[in-house]
Amino acid sequence: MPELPDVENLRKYLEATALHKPIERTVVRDNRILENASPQSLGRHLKGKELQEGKRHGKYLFGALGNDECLVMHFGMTGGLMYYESGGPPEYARVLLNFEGGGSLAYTSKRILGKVGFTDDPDQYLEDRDVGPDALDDGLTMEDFARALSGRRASIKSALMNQSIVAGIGNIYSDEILFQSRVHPGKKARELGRDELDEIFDNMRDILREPSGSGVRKEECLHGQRNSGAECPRCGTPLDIINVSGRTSYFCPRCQENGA
DNA sequence: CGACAAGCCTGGTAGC
DNA sequence: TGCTACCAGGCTTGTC
Repeated sequence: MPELPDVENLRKYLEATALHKPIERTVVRDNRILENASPQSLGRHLKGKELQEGKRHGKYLFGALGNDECLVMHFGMTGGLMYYESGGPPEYARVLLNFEGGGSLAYTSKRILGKVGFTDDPDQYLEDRDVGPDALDDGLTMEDFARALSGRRASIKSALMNQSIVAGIGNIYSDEILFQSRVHPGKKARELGRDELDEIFDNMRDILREPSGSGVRKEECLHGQRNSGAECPRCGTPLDIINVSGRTSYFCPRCQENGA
């Protein structure tokens, strides 16, 4: 699940439960989740340190330890965090941070598609992975956005999910953004008009800030409509389900008819 | 049992 | 021809 708004919730969760507690021991319960470290080296990097802040960039969560050192977490499709003080680790816990004086933070991942690692230079870490600007970065302008999409042969849906163009959007939210913008997911990015780009940019900001239809348009969100037989919340037309660059895409063939 | 699932990465190649 | 950007496939395991 974790896309930008979900990772933002995990960031808040980390800050609410796990800050300023010395890490006594790090337990890696499945080595496959580690990205660039052995269990020993990760444990050595974390031992005695305290999480001081959670920082999010796109779908990455950095647990800042001071001096730019960070625990890096990526959640894949099925990752999460769970803080617990008794009763043992939750199901699918892959890495545990055991704090001095009790309490543990578990990184969970059902399918082991995420990653846990360590860096002493988060900016470099992101650059190495070609991660673009965070979709909610105040410094990201409409001009930047339009420039990044110009000339792209790929569909707009695929471009929105491309983390090197804008970081944080996955399958669910790309569908929502395009639904709100009334743009067909298969339309080529380079063929979008200025008005459509404006609409997509504004909706991207609104939706990622105010996720899950919690805002004003609650009745007109695609959210929760991902099942066969679902209808457009605006006009009642049965939603179309197509595959766009390997991902299942829901859209309204009437509201988003401009097209591929 | 096979198909599928909200993540990313890789390899081969279409297209400029 | 060469380089980029794009897509399909793979990873993994639980669910329908």
